[in-house]
Amino acid sequence: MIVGSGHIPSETTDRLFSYLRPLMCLLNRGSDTVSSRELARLCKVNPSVIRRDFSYVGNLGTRGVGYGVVELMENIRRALKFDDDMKIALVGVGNIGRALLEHVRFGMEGFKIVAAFDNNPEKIGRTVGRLVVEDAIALEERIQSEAIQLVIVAVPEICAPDVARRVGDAGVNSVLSFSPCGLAMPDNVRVTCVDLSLEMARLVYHSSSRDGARGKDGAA
Amino acid sequence: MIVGSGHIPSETTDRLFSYLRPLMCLLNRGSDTVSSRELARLCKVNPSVIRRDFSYVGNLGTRGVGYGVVELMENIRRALKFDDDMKIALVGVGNIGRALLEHVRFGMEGFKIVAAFDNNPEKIGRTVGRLVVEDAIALEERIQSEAIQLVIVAVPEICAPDVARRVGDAGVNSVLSFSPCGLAMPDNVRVTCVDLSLEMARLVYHSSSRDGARGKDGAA
DNA sequence: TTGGGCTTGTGAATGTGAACACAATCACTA
DNA sequence: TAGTGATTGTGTTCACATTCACAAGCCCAA
Repeated sequence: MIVGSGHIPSETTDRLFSYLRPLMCLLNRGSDTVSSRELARLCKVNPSVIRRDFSYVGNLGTRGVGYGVVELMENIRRALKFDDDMKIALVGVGNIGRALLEHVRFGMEGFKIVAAFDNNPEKIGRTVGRLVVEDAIALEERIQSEAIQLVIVAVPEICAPDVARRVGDAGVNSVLSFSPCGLAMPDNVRVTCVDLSLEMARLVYHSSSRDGARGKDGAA
Repeated sequence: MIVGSGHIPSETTDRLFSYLRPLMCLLNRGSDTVSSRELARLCKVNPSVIRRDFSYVGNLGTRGVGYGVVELMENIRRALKFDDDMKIALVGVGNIGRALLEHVRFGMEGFKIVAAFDNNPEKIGRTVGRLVVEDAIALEERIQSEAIQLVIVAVPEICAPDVARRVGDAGVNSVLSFSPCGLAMPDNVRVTCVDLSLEMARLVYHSSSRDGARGKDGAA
């Protein structure tokens, strides 16, 4: 096994995430083992890719049989550091914020949104998903009392830099922003921007012109 | 220039999308030219990557000066086939659907959401973004009258396969689904699934552990 | 216990993209 | 017109990722 080398390629980690849901489905369906061939069909990748990816997270399979689903999921979650559950706060309970609170299934992701904030009096105090929306005034205080490690910013574009600055000053160094940045984001915090328009354009481009070419090994 | 070869690498097309917004910002700021160095700093990539990417979409730059912003955007949009504006319908006006209708800025993406459907009587007839929500019963008929080419499905997971089947039967062969598929999606339509939980997990993983290493050329 | 059928794990080959370095080219000035 | 400084465009090299192909190993049945 190659696992001892310690370094997992970035393409592999990206794929490891996408293996988790099919594995969960297989588990619910009662399968206790899965072959690289079967999982490859579900994930639309080459079986040898799967075998090599798994070789990075540990020696898990049984020749002639396949991989144990439970063991596999545990190893993937460990490789993706799902065990240390990161605490996350959300600022801005608009459409995107609500979508995250209501749609994202916890327990499978390795992180928890533990607080949600908004500055709209009509939203403060209401329950969305499993959380009660709090007043954004308390942001700094709550970041420290909850030991927040990452903040998701889903506020109108004009407010984003200000929120990011406040978050950075409160000691958080990672921000995930759904407002197109490029403008004056502060330096004391590492901002990852998600441009919804851009992502949609990419998806549309890929879903309208795509070729499902696969190699020999995957010609199932 | 390499443009004659006709083939643009997939990594390049993915990046081309992300150049558009910074370019738009530069245009609004009054810049008429931009150097690979400057754009690289905005996009956090290596300048030589940018120059090579641009060499695929045509010979656009001027040595000693940089790239013309307007000309550049036109060439990128042409390479990404933004000109033929694809017509898109949305099914399901929940949180995700609303976020798409209200957030995504049209005119920059190369596609248009021209119709939105839901089966909830309270939502039918209401205006979201720029569209009036229509009754999902009319889906097939409207797909044909509007010549829809792609359908975005943002309905509860349980309804997704049924909607996908109806869409496929109505003659659309591309579906973008925000419901985790894996289940019984029909064969007569090409489904691209977006698993919000998975994407969030990926983003959190990357935004919490990332190294901003860059080569010599980018040491601006 | 032997053999047959499967599946993994991985060396080697192939394919692909990024980084570098530099010649070619442009604008501008004197 | 020649010189200077800046920036592009790309040949080359390097690093990485994918695919192939097959030996090693497991299960099961006879």
